[in-house]
Amino acid sequence: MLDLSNLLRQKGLKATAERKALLGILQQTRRPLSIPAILAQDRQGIMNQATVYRSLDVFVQAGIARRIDLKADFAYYELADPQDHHHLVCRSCGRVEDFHGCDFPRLARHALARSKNFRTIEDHSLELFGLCKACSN
Amino acid sequence: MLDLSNLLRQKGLKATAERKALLGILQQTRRPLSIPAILAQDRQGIMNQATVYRSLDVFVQAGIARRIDLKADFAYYELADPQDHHHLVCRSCGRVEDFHGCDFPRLARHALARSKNFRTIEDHSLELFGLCKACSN
DNA sequence: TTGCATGCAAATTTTTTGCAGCCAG
DNA sequence: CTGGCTGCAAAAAATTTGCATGCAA
Repeated sequence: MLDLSNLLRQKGLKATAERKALLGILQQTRRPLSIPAILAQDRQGIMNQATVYRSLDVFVQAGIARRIDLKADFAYYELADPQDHHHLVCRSCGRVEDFHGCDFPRLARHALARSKNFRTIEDHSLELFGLCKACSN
Repeated sequence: MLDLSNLLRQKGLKATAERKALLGILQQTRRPLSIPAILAQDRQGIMNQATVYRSLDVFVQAGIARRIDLKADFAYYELADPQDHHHLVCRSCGRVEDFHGCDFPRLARHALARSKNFRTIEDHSLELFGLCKACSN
């Protein structure tokens, strides 16, 4: 509990019960979550939907969370991982698996070297879509 | 005009005036376009907004177009390119530049080799976010 | 002719916002 | 205390849908 509070305060954010609950859910789940999924996990009903939207925005700004596009109906959010990772997504059942090794530094260098107009690249999104073994029989 | 009609018919789609207009706009612009931007380019008002949404869905299903997430307010669409490419996006002004060389086959092989649960990867999204030279002074 | 495609407008879905009250620092 | 945070409910923004009509094949 303390570490969640400290994480928030380090970023200059108030450590409210709602934000700690949200962080806790993201931390325990370790998978991209939609807002409805987050609210469903909040069994004690601590968080209001508007608070979840606002807090996730704040978290993304602060670098605590990442917004991920899984080509689904909702926006998905995940705790920011110091070790860069991405996702394999099953087009059929929606299963998500982590994927490491996109070699972002090399990618960014490569892209900047070829670009006339860009000076910096700080962020990137990368998701892979296919079929999991259960769905490809 | 004929080639647009044929492209559509080859995919089993009816070659309506609306779809040809939409394809034409995508083809001429060669940049990711939001629905409002597409409607704005349709100066003769051929297309209804609902038609644009529906046609783009159909195009994506047919592999003619791709949907792209630029972390902006709208979904963006672009003609599918036989030569795989992605985008550099300026976080400040929204400028978009193409980026080639993500080496998807290698990426997919790499990911599949490390995955326990996935059998195939057919699709991927990759965008890079940074600052263009005009915005980083 | 026939079924896919479209227009129109309403509905749905997802996300944002205004404002009054609350609480962490 | 006090400014940032939250709840509530309404609004806005983005996208989808029903149904009657239209048109490509």
